[in-house]
Amino acid sequence: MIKLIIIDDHPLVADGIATMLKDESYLQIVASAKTGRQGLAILSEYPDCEVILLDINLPDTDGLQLCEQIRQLYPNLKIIGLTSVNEAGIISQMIRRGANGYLLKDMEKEELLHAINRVLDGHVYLSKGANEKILQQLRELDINPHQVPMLTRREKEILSLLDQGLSSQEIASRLSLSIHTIDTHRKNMLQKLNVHNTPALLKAAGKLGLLG
Amino acid sequence: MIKLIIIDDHPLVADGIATMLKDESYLQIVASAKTGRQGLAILSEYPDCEVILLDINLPDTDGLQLCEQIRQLYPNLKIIGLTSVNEAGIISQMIRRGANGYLLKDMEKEELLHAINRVLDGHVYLSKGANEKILQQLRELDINPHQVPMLTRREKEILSLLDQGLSSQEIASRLSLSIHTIDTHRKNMLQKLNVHNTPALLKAAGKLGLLG
DNA sequence: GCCGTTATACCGGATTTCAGGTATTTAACA
DNA sequence: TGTTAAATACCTGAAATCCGGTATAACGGC
Repeated sequence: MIKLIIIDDHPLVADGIATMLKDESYLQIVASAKTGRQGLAILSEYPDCEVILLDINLPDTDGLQLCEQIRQLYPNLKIIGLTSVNEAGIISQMIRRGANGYLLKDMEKEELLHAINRVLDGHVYLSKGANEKILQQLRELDINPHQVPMLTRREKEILSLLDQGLSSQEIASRLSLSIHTIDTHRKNMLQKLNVHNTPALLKAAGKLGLLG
Repeated sequence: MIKLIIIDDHPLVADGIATMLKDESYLQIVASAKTGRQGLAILSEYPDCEVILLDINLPDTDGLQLCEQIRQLYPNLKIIGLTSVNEAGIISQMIRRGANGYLLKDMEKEELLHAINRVLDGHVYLSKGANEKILQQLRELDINPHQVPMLTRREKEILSLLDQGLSSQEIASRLSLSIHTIDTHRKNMLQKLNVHNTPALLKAAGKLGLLG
């Protein structure tokens, strides 16, 4: 008997998944939570749980952070992320943060069962079509799929401030740095993401999941 | 007996709503569709349908456009939008395009029933908390809630090109206009939305639903 | 026919960004 | 301990944006 936990704030989704799985006698949903906090509490109650279905768009916590947190606390737990959007950025971020799989909420019963079995066997399961979607988005940005550009900590920090509408000068003041430094970082990011102005930089970064 | 139609690509959601309504004898779900195309077909089959629950994040069509289209075809039909995100832009756009109501997918049964009754009575029903969320977002942008700035057709066109990462010069070439004209439009938009650079303009416009 | 709005175009000047560099210090790491 | 990556800072010059104007033709509504 394999124990499952669902963390999703939408009762519709939680109920729907329960319905999908009720005929599978080898699977058992032991508990479900509506918030990140609640989810962590439940996890500690069921240490023998093997699979968790984790909604990424949670109300209280950032689902991606929560994913990372759970991975650290329970290294052997299989985490399957649930989202309603199919975007390269979110998918790659989730895998990077320790998820074993990724499902869109419009999945069919068969796909859900298949995903659970795959991750239990140690594979990474990506939602039907997710692979193609990722590659297509990377192509649109003219980026080599084999080396998605990584931004450094400082670059991300500056990117986020740019995203808040600040100018180089304002960021420099905020971080007590020279404006030259900010400009250099911005320039490097433009080059990494292959764009030529700040709006395009922010948009591309968003798509790749380098923001937020 | 009031007839309902559901357009939502997530079987979970469609099933969940059906479950919520199954005890209400005065409501009847006559059909459901998974795509925009399919939805229009079904609507033409049931001209006496009174309420439609419409997912905004559809796979094939833009849900907002579809909403507008349905409103034109069936002026008396009550349209309730369904989304999983609670953002001022999307909400205001939906209402602008003819929706009678707006529900988050994490609603409870009571809220769903209440919303249906309200729109049948001719009211506009906004999801619990949607109002506060809208006002808060407008406050963040320092915009008077009583006069959300409208952009002209031309301004929107230029905004969309800016969003694609084009410079003023590139837009001018694309539209066969003087760069001065583009700059003037951009300047006017900056003023209308109360921001001081293009990234912030794009972000604010996105939040207000003036983009896309 | 008048009036407001939209779209168009231009000016000047200050500021910022963009695109090439170079260079030093710090941190990580094998 | 050497090597690499990251973070810092500066230079120059071209290009673009931002901000204050003004102005005119076109269009629509009342």
